[in-house]
Amino acid sequence: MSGQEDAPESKRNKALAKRRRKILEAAVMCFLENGYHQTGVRDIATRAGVSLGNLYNHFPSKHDVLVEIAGLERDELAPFLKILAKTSPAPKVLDKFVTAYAKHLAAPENVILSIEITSEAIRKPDIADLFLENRDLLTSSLTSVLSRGAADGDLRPLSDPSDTAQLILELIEGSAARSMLSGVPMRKILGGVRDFISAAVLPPDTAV
Amino acid sequence: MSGQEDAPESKRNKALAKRRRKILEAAVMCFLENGYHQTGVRDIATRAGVSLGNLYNHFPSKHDVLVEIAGLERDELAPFLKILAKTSPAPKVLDKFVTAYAKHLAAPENVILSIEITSEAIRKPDIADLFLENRDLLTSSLTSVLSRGAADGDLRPLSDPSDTAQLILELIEGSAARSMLSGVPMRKILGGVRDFISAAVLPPDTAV
DNA sequence: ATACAGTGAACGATCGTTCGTTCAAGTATA
DNA sequence: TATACTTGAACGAACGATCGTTCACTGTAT
Repeated sequence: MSGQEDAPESKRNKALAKRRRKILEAAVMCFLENGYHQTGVRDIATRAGVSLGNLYNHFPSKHDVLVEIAGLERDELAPFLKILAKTSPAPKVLDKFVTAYAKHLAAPENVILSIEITSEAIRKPDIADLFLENRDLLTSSLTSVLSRGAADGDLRPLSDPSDTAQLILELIEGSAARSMLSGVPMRKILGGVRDFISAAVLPPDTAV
Repeated sequence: MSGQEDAPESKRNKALAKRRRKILEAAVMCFLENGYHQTGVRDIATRAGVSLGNLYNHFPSKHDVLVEIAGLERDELAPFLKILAKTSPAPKVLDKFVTAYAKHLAAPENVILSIEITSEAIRKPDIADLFLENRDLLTSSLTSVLSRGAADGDLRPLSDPSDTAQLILELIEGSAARSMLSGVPMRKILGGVRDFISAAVLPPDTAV
């Protein structure tokens, strides 16, 4: 799906791919600094060291630049999927994941880009699809962990592990957003998040 | 703070206030439909049945229109603060609040406006302040309920009730956003949210 | 008569996109 | 290997539309 055709390893196409990446990087920087709608195509082109017209040789429209960026977000999730794939006891995996994902979102740029994409997704179905698709990668992996934990008796029996997975993600992401807006560092919030999640999913008789 | 000076009850000022309200209403509609940055000042003026120039007699800039709207959000919270002020057992109050707040956010317009304001708050400190100020109304009330519940033994002892309050709000708001983006109605999500929160804050020995 | 709500043309800037052109790399022909 | 031909990346001026804001003006209630 993301594998773009064949890639003839010519000197030309190599440079071409490099340009493309440069443009995308520049776009991300611009969107982070000024927001998607406040960023002009010229801003992106200038920052990428590329002419305005050339940018349109690489991307059919500004919208498509954002679509590509939203799609790229998928790659960022790999480390977390890896954690969730571990076979250690579910509570341990869960806690490792929560910590790692929260630390990832402690970087403002990751939160800002998320908000920027989310707010564009409201009115652009193709962006919403990508957003939900990426999110599904996390939820389905997390759901597996929760189900396994419940089966092993390591976690509270959950009426709908998939719903619970969603809620856990929302907790982390919401906390990250609040951390950024309020200026309270994620490090100060993380403990509370972990406790809250533990309390919610660990079996009732677990020592606190 | 929001109480604007004195209000001489003349026929003129009456009509004036009405115009202002009309403009704000129109702005809200526009922001909901097209987003803040995709909305032109002309769109607002036209929709409000007001001339472009006149809009600037009422508001010094487009930005200030959003500021006023963000401030107005405060009033929407009154019903929920009222619920949280009740003296019934904390778990009962909490559940009533969660349900009511979730139902409120089941209406897409409430979620969209929230996202729109949040994403503008990233780069506009005065909007961020208003946002956090409004949110503090909810968190502090909710914190009281949680503290009381913990003191009465109705709720699990919480190391930081204020943090927990934040997390509960984030759960509800995050769920609402997901509901809107994914198309899954809030009604299908609410049960899971209530269960999750209950598990997280009720004493460990409580029957499920 | 005075103050000011109300008006819409006009301003300069910027928007996303298109255009004709240039020129270097890739391919075919010799 | 040297040559002509083809392709499309790269460029920046230009397009029409729209942006937020200002301003000189009109109408009207006090």
